[in-house]
Amino acid sequence: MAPSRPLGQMRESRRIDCDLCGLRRVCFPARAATGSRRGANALCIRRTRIARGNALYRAGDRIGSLYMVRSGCIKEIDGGGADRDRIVNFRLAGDLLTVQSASAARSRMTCVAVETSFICAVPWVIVEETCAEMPGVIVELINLIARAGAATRDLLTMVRNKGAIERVAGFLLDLGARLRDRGLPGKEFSLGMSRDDIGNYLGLRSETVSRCFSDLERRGLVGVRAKRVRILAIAELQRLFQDESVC
Amino acid sequence: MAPSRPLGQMRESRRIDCDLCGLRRVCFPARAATGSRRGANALCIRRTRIARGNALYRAGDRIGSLYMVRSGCIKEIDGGGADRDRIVNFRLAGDLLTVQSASAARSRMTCVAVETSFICAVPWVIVEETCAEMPGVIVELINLIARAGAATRDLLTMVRNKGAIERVAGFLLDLGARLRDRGLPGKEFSLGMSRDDIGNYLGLRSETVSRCFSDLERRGLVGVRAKRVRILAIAELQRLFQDESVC
DNA sequence: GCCCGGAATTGATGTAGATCAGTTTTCGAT
DNA sequence: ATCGAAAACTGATCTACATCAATTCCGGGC
Repeated sequence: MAPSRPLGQMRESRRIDCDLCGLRRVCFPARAATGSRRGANALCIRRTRIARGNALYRAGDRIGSLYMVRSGCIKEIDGGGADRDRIVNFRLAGDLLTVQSASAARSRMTCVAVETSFICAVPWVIVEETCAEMPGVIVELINLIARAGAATRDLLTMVRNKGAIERVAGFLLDLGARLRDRGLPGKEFSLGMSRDDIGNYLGLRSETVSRCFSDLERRGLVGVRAKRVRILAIAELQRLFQDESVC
Repeated sequence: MAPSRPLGQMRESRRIDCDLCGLRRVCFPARAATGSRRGANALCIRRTRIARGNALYRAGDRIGSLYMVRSGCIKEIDGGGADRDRIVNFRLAGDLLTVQSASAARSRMTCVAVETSFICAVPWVIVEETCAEMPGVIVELINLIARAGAATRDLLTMVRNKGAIERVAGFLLDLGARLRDRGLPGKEFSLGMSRDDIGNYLGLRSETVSRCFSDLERRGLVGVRAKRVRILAIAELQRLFQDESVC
């Protein structure tokens, strides 16, 4: 911490050099910066630290940037974060936060760090500029946004069609696969979020999530001790998840 | 029907002139065409007729275009259209069909006409070209896609948080508002889709949808006779919908 | 180590909506 | 108008999950 920086600051934001970033290849902001007129130096990109429990932005805030998770985990809540509001996504390193509009409009979502996280931001004006200069970038960006849409549809399908245990199985499988994609162990990981958060996300009460964990453990499909999860029988878990408990 | 056209054809597709189209102002394809190098004549845009019950495309088909509903109603089903698959959207005139990728990738969705509909298509290559020539168009396109994402999140919220009667109330309010936006009567309209389709969309069984309609009628909030719906007390209906039946 | 508070688990009970079954309405074909 | 099949409605029961209510567990501070 530089001594010149004010103390007690909840967020710190600094300019970064994408060329030195390990996520360079999967990161849209890095590519946008590389193509930008301002050069690969990417002075327009800022990286922000968000401590556990704090918000990157809240419903109603004006946001004029595209955001990407550099590390950690962010929960996106549709609404101001009241009890009745619901989590629509857990974003991990490399994920774009939900694109709500390509301009400095007010956010409908609140983004809270589940664990201490770093976020990169690219202002929309830079994105536009980049797309104009590199025609291929627009396709990539639209594909990224479309993929995020598919994730929401998957969650919708899960919530509408599946019973409690299938949802919890699906949640663990999804999280494991995504961690694996990021080079982390996908069969043994720790849940940053509470049972309440998981229930909120899956449309279940935390008690039901607990019961499902216990049940999955009893069946020998996973090992769960507090936040620590181990997937023991991935094939069985997948079979359970596929089960068409169509209401 | 031109006599030279083969008979028994399920879809007919013809080139159209966007300059003559009444939806010109709200229509993204029209704007894309106007900006395109190929000129306002929009020879690249094709309009297709889909008869009730037929599909524009099915899961697995390669689609290389952006689609917009010119008239009618299209149900978008996530999956191949099997019983277990679920409707994620009813698209009306002026709506874009879900953007799944900005390239000729295979579709995950099946799009079926609820009533005879006309669809306009713009190939992605034209969209790209247009964005390169008119920098502002990319912003509009991303905004349209983001708005579609918000609609899916709304449905997700409804399905996770609300009871059966709130969902049905929300469905009627949403449909009415969208028809109103299109210059049609928003308080008295006819449901193109079956109770089964509505239940599938809302995550309820058709019997429950029926019971909710009857209940809303008994309470004097709407009049329902078969496919015909009349909204009688919109404020009350909205109050009911807002009710936080948070599970 | 010990204590404390919040999170997680487990159990008992209640209820919304699914499921099954039967009746009525609607609508297209003749 | 008449008929027949499919869709819509209504009623009776069943069940998965919510809700309420105790414990028990875990992690941080001393």
